[in-house]
Amino acid sequence: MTSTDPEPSAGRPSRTDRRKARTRQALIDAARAVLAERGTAEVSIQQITDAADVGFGSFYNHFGGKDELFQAAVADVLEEHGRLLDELTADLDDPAEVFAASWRLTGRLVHTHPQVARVLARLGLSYLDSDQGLAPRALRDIRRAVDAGRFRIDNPHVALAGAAGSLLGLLHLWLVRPDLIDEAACDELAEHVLRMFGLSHASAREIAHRPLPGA
Amino acid sequence: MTSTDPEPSAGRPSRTDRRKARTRQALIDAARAVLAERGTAEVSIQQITDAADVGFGSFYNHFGGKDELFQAAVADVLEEHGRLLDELTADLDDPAEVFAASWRLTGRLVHTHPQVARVLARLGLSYLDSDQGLAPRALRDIRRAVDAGRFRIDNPHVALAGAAGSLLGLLHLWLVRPDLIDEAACDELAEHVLRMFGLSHASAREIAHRPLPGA
DNA sequence: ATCAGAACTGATTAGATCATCAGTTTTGAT
DNA sequence: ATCAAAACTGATGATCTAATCAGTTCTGAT
Repeated sequence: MTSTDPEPSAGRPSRTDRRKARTRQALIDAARAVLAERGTAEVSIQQITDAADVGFGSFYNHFGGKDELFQAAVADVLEEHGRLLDELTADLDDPAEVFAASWRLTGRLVHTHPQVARVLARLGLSYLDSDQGLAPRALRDIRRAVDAGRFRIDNPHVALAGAAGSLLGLLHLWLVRPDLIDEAACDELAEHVLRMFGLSHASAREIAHRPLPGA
Repeated sequence: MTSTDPEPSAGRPSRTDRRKARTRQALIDAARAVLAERGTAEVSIQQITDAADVGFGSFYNHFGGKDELFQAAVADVLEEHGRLLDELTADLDDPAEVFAASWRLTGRLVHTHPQVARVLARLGLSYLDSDQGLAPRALRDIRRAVDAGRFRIDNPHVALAGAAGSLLGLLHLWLVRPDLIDEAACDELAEHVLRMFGLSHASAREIAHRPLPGA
């Protein structure tokens, strides 16, 4: 009655594999929590394994050292958020709106997932030229909007740097001074970014204030 | 012949004071060099005092710990650059140009002072709401441009977050991928920022391409 | 039920860093 | 020239951290 495992020998991931994956994910989750609140150097591996409720020695079954763990943790955070954005914007037709909605939703992280917001605000700039996570998705969306004739920019990389930088600046300020920023201010900046990308004044305002998917 | 000290007892800073200041500045300079290349945690106090050619124990005559030193070093960097910007833009009449020129000159740091650029790219976001350094000067310039009717924005803080974030994103990308960015791309982004602040398309383009003071 | 392999565990060891402090050098006054 | 105060110096000991490894527990197959 209690045993509901459907894979005795057919399915690939065995119980052992699942246990290993669970331990690894516990460590990554603990690292994500640390990333959100402190710097990576201020925390010992011991503290991480304690927080993950994992034996100290087990750490080295999964990661070569602290750096490797935090790299995996950041990748985990960004990939998770990137997949969410892809899902939420899948139904939008206007590529300019896809970009704007992704931008605004990422700003909303300050309220919906403060931990993710903090990780992003702290380390986001370092991943501007990464080949995984958010940067390649954002570049893809920008290029689509350019190809569709919605954005008018010379260099997608410069555009991304500007848009991503603005967003991270907003996140930083929002986290530090919640009294200065709110959703309206976030949308206002999104509006400015659209304008930066060549949209008309009116069109930028309209798109940046459309209802957000999944809201 | 060789002795040219003009203050035997009249002037305030004695030789002792000057020696102390020199030692302190040597430590700060070493910290600035470290800040530009590595993280603060990856370097021991011993390495810093060696680089500064100062005895290890002397460190504690000036700073309570590593954090205090790096705080002073960052303040030193930002204050120096802020003063330089104030000097260079003192003769400009249009407050929008003052802001644009400061923004572009700070981007140029990648070539003129790569070390400062690296410090800024790494830590700039953390100083968005500082009451000294660059943030208060930038806010001052933004407010002046608003008062003069040149900028049209609702919230100076949001505007600063956007403009500063864009700049730091550009700096980051420029430092990591020098092949993607150049002075022209920098000016292009400055143009977009001006547009973000409410300037007309043509006016933004013109101002962002004026010759820079001190060039 | 028994067994071999895989993953987990935490006490131990080796290495590094920090703050202290007793002694030395420099400075400015007599 | 001599002296007291201030700044500098680096060896020392206490503290902390990372990585190892011998032993234990869990898993899947016979």
